[in-house]
Amino acid sequence: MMMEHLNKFLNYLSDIYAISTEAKKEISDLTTIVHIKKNNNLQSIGQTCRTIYFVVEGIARINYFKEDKDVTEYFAFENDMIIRAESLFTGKQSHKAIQAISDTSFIAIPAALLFGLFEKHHEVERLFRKIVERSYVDTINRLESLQFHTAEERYQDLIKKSPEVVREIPLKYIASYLGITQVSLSRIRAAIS
Amino acid sequence: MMMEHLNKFLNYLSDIYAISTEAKKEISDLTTIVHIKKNNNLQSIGQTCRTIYFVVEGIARINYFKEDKDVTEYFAFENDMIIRAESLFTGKQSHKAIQAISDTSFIAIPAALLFGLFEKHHEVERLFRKIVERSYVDTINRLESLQFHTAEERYQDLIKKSPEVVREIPLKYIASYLGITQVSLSRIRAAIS
DNA sequence: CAATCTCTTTTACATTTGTTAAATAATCAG
DNA sequence: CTGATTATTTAACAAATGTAAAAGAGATTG
Repeated sequence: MMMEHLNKFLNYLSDIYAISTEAKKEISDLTTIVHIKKNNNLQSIGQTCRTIYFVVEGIARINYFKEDKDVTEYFAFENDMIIRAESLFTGKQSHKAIQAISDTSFIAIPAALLFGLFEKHHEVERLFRKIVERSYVDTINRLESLQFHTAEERYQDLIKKSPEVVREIPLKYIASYLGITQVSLSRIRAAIS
Repeated sequence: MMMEHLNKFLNYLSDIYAISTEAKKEISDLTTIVHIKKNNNLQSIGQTCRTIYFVVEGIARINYFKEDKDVTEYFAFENDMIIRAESLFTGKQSHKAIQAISDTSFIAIPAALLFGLFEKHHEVERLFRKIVERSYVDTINRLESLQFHTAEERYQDLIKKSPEVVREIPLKYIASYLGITQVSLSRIRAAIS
C-alpha cells in the first residue's frame, strides 16, 4: 500500500467525519490497493458485491447491459467512492460491473470487515452512515434531473457541474449516463455550439 | 399518541433491525402523531427539513414545482418512511413539499432528537443507517428505471410492483412520478388495454 | 339534483428522441 | 507512418412524447 494513496483516502474520510487515530489505523489495515488497466473490469456482472472501493487515481464507472446496450449508471473520479449499493446492501447478485475508464488505482475494503469495525468503533459506523447519506442525496438529485429535465438541460448541467466528465470520458458513456442515445447527444452538442 | 399507531411504527423498525426495549422506549418518547387532511401539506416548500415522518395510515407524496408544473417525486403508503433527505442531510432548504393525498396520519420524529439518541444507543444509529441504505437502494432502482426504460415499461412496472398506486392515486400524480405528461400516460393506458 | 369543479381522455399537430446506416474523425498497434 | 479499429457525427426516416385545446366522466357542494 503506497502511503500517499492511503493518505488520500484518509483525508477524504476526515472531511466527512473526523475519527480517532486508532479507528483510522484499523480502517487502514483493511485496505488493499488494486490497479486496473483502461477498459478492464474491477468487478464483473453477476457477482454479489462485497467490497467498497475508493478511486485514488483515474476514472471508473458502474455499467450494465439493457438489451445488449451498454448503460453507464455512475462515474467515479479521483476521491470518489464507488459502491454497487443495490447489491452490497441487499446481498443480491449485481447485474452491474465496475470498469476502469482510464488506468485506475482503487483502494478496496472488504465490506464485512469494515462492518465488523462498527461493533468496536461506533464512530466508524457514523462515518459510513454519512457516506451513504451523501450518496443517497446525490442519487435523489440525479433522479430529479432525469425525471423532469430535457436531455439538453441534463447535458448542460453535467458540463457545469463536472466539466471533467465531458473532457475525459467518451461521449458514448456520457450519452447513456444522461439516459439518451449517442446520436441524440451528438445532435444536442451540435445544436448548442 | 394512540398505542396501535406507535406499535405499527415499532414493528416497522423491528423488521429492519431489532433494538432493545430501552431504545424503543426512548424513540417512542420522541414521537408525536400528526393528522393531515387530504390535499393539505404536512411540510411546505422552502423549509429546511428537520423531521422524519412515518405514514401510519393514508397516502402522502413528496412534490415540487418545475416551471409551474407539479412534479411528484415519491409516494409513501402505510408503513413507509417519508423524508426529504436532500434537505435533512444537507441542512439546505427544501424546494419540495410533503402533501397528504388522502387523509393521512403520520408519526413525526424531530431529527435532532433522534440523532441525539445515536450517542447513547449505538443500535439506534445502526437502525437508522439501515433505513437510509434501503431508501438509497430504492432510489438507485428508480434511477435505473428512469434512465433506460420506456414510459410504458415504467408504467407496467409500477402496476406490477405497486398496484395500489394506480388504484388509489390520481393519474396526474402518477404521470409526473413516471417522468411523463398526463396526456402521455393516458395514451399508454389506452394502448395497453 | 343541478351546477360547478376536478380529473381523465381524446384529438391534432409540433418537437424530441430513437433507429439504422453511412461518412468522418480520432486513436492505436504493428 | 500506415492500416485497422474505435469514436463521433451526420442524414433520413420512424416512433415516442410534448403542447394546447376541447370533450367527456366523475366527484363535490349548495
